[in-house]
Amino acid sequence: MPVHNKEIADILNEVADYLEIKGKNEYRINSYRNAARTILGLSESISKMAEDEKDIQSLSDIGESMAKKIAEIARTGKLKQLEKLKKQFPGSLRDIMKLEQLGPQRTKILYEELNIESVEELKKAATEGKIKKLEGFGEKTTQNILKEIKQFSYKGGSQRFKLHEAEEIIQPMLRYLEKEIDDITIAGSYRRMKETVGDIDLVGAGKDAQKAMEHFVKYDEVQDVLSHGESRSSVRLRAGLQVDIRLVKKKSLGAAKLYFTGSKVHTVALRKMAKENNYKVNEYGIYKGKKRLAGKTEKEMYEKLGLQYIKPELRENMGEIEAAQKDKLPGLLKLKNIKGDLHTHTHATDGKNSLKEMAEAAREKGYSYFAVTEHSKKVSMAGGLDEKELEKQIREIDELNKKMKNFKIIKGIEVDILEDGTLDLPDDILKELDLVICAIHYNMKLSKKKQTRRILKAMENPYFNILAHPTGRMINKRSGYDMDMDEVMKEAADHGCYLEINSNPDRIDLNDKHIRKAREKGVKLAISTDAHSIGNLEYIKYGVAQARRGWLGKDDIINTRSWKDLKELLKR
DNA sequence: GCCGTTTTCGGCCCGACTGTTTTCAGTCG
Repeated sequence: MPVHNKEIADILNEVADYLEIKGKNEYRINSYRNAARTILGLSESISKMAEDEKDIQSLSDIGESMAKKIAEIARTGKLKQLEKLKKQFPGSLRDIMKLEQLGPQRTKILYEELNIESVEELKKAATEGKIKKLEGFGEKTTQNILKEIKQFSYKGGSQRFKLHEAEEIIQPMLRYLEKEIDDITIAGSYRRMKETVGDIDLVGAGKDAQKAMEHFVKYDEVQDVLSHGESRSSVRLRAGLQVDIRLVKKKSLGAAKLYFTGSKVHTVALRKMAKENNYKVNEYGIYKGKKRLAGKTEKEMYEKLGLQYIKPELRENMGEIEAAQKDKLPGLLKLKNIKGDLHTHTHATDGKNSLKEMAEAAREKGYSYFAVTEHSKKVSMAGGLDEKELEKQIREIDELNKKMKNFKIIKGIEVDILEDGTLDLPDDILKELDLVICAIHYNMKLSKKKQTRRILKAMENPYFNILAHPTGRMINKRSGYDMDMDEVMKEAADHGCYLEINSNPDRIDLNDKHIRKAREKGVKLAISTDAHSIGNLEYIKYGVAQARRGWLGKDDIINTRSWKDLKELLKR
C-alpha cells in the first residue's frame, strides 16, 4: 500500500514547522516546504516512483537528502527525524502556530517561558493575564490571541471555502466597494480558480486611499478588522471568510494584480528570473536600478520579462514559465466553446425541473444540445428509473425533439456500475440511447484493486461512453474511492471511453491534477454540470475553469463538438 | 536543504502592517 503524496507532504511540512520553532536556518526550512509543494503538485504517486527507483531527484526542489527522506517515508510510513522532533516538543505546538498572528518565534517563547503546549493552555494563560507580562507581548496581543482562539474553535480549524460559496459572499461586497474604489478586481486563488479558496484577495486603485480604506472596513458584514493601513487592509467577514485588499496607483495596477494573483510560487519564480537579468519585480512594477520599466498591465510585465502572457489559471509554477519562454503555452478552452451539457437530471428522478424547462433553459444558454441522464433503478434514494420508466422518458424526449428547432435533447442515462462491474440496466435498453454515462454510487469502500477492476469491467460494456464523477470525492466531506487512475485512463483511451469533469462545485471531479494527467495521456474529457435544476446549469463555468487549470484546449473536450461530430465520437 | 549560461560555495523575492518598541522583530501574503 503506497503512502499517499499528501501524507508525505504533511510529514515534510510538519518537520518544517518544528525546525521553525527551533529557529533553524529559514532557507533550510523552506526547502522542506518547497519539496512538499512539489509532491502535492504531482499526479503520480511519489512513493511508487521511489519504490520503482525512478529518479525523483530530478524533480524540482528535491535533492539528495530530501530523496532519502522520501524513500524512508515511502518504505516505513514514518520519518525518524520527525519522531525525534515530536519528542522534543510534546503537545500540540503546531496548533498554536496555526493561529493567526502566532508564528514560530512567539510559539517558542510561549513554550519556553510558560510551558504552554496546547491551544487550551494558551487560552488559560491569556485569561489569567500571564501572556502580557512576556517580553514582546502586551495587552493588545493578549486580546488578539483570545479572539483568534474563539475563531479557531468556532471554525474547527481552517476550512477552505468552495468557489461558489466564496462567490456568493464576495460579489455583493464587490458591488459595495466599487462605489469608492476604481478598477477593483478579485485576485488570489479565486482568480486562478482553484477549487477552494482560503481567503479573498482584492486589488484596486483608490481615488482617495484613506477614504477607500475607511469604506472597506465599514462594510456591514465585517466582523473583525485585522489590519487597516493606507495601502493594505484586512478584515474577517461574519461568514468566516477573510478578505485582504491592496490599493495602488493606476500605473502599478498590473504589477499589483500579478503579485496578488500569485500563486506565491509563480511570483517568486518570476522575481528570481527577473533578478538574474538585473531587474527587480515588486507589486509596483519592474525596475532596473531606479528606472521603472513596466507595471500598468500584467501583459507588459510578462513582456518585459520576455514571456508570453500567462493566464491566471496556469500560474502555479508547474512548467508555465518555461513554456511561456518558448512561446509554447497551450490555447485554453473557453466557456463559449461548450456546445452542450452532457449530464443533467429532471424531476423524473431527483431533479427540480421538468424536462421541458431544463431543455428550454439549456437552449437559452446558447447550447445546441443537452443530455438528460437520470439515475438508474439501483439509486432508489433518488428515484432512479427502471426499464419501463426510461422507455417512457425516451418517448417523451422524441416528442419534444420534434417541436424544438435547432436544438437536440440527447437521450441518456447515468447508469449505476454495480459492485461486480456490470451495469444496472440491460444492454437492450441501453442501445436505445444516444449516450450512456456510468457512475459509482454504492460500495465506495472496496479495495483499490477491486474498485479498479470494477470500473475496467464496466468499460468493457460496448455501450459505456463516459465515466461520471470518476473519483466520487466530495470537497471538504469525503475523499474519493480508492482506484488506480492510470489504469482507468489507459483503459478509457483503449476502449474509446471518456472521463467526465463534473462541474458541481461540491465535487470538481476530475480535479485539476487529474485533468493535466489526462492531457498527458491523450484521454479526452466531457465537461458536465450534473445539474439538478435550471440554476445548476451555470456550474459549467467551474468545470471549464478546472479544464483550463489542467492546460486543456477546445479539442481536448468532446462537448465542444457539434452533435453530428459528437455522435461519431460516441460510437465504439 | 537546494541549486548552478559568473557551478560545488554562497546565495536563496520583496514589502506592508502591528504592537511593542524608541528603531524593530514578528508575521503575513
